[in-house]
Amino acid sequence: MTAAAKQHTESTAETILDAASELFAEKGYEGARVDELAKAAGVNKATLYYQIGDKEAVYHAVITRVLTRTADEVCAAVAEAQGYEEKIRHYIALFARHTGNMRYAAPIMLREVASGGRNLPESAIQQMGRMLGALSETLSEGERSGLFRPVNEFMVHMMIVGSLLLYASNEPIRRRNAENNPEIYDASHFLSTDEAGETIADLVLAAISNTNNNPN
Amino acid sequence: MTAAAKQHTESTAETILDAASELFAEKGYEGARVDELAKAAGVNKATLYYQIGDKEAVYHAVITRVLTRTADEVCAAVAEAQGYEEKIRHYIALFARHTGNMRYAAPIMLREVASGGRNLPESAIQQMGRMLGALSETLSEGERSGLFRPVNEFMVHMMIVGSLLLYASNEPIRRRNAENNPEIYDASHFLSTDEAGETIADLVLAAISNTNNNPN
DNA sequence: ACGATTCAACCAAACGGTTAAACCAAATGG
DNA sequence: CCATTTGGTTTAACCGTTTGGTTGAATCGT
Repeated sequence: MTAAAKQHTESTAETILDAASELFAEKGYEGARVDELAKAAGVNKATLYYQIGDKEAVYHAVITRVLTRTADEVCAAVAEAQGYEEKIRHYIALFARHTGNMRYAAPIMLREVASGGRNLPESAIQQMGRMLGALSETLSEGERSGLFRPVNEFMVHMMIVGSLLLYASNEPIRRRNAENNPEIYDASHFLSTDEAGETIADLVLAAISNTNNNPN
Repeated sequence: MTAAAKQHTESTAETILDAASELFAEKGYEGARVDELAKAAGVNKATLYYQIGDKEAVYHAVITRVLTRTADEVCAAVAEAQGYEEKIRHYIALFARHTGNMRYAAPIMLREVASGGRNLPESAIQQMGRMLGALSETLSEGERSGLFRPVNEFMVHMMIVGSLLLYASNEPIRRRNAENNPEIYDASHFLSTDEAGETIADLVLAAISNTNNNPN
């Protein structure tokens, strides 16, 4: 679907946000030029200002949208799942799929964290809180049921989110490394989005499971 | 120690790199201005060009230095430690301490990953490879000895590095969240650098340990 | 025809980079 | 013992380009 064709099914504003998401992911806020944003969206610069606003407004819209979408999908998946282990698996699987398939999501989040959340509107922080809350609740209830052992829930969150964001954003570096050093090329470095999610889920569940399966 | 006082014990070039590390961590490559770099180092802009080179050269020097230092310390700690579990603990502890205490390290690494390693010189990638190699070796040998179970070693690396980089860079957002929502303030979100390392080490070891402690 | 939208051209400010002159401690030499 | 030179280093002022943002006219859909 070309940018021009998109305009027939998508509002101009959304076309702009789609293009902006990719550009901000690739170059960051300061690295992306407003002229580039307009060109990537197939739109005149003044149109961008008319439709959305200045560069910062575009960025805020992009980051709020990506965080809301991610939190929505992850929280919905957790709510649907039956059983605490299944909820954890779904949490991880959806986060992995979302950050892995929408390729701009992970770099944008990583950059935002790196900058101390300087451009994060409060609404975006609340979305992150929603995800953390869903995980914490599952961990707490699973612990109460004897399935999980007591753990620092925030740190478990860091493990899940950190590993998946890093893995998703990592890909160009892994590729480059494999090309430059084909002799140490390792297929285990190139899992698909879903495989990566499953692998992390296995590790996380092993980390939090109560090894004493018959609590007295 | 003021920037002026530093110049008596440190070369001008190193003073510049110290200031540049913090500024690049805070604002990223494109976000940091050459005028700011010079001002932060307490040095004239032309001095910066004379001592190191253009903006890109400063950045390359910064990133190579931080990655080399990190890899050196982490690999040395692993080499010194006795036993596979101890090696894993040291690996994580040193990485946590390094990224947590040198506060610019984590944001710089995260940003570089987010940008696909576009500015990573080959030498910097090799430093990352050194760390991954040290971990992989420990995991493989620990598995052969029956202490660890078979795991995707690269993904374990992602978990360790991802969680600690995220946690270290996260701090401003956590702070802000705690201030805006004091009612849900949670002390478990504010572990010290060393505590964070220990917590992650416990989780990782639980994840990779062979639960069948008496292999037949 | 009319408001909504898009456009090319434009602008001031900010930016990365350069330059010629000034500075300063250590060597030189009378 | 002091004046002068020398080489590395620092400086303020400057330059051409790029940047985010604006504007009035043209175009489009209805």
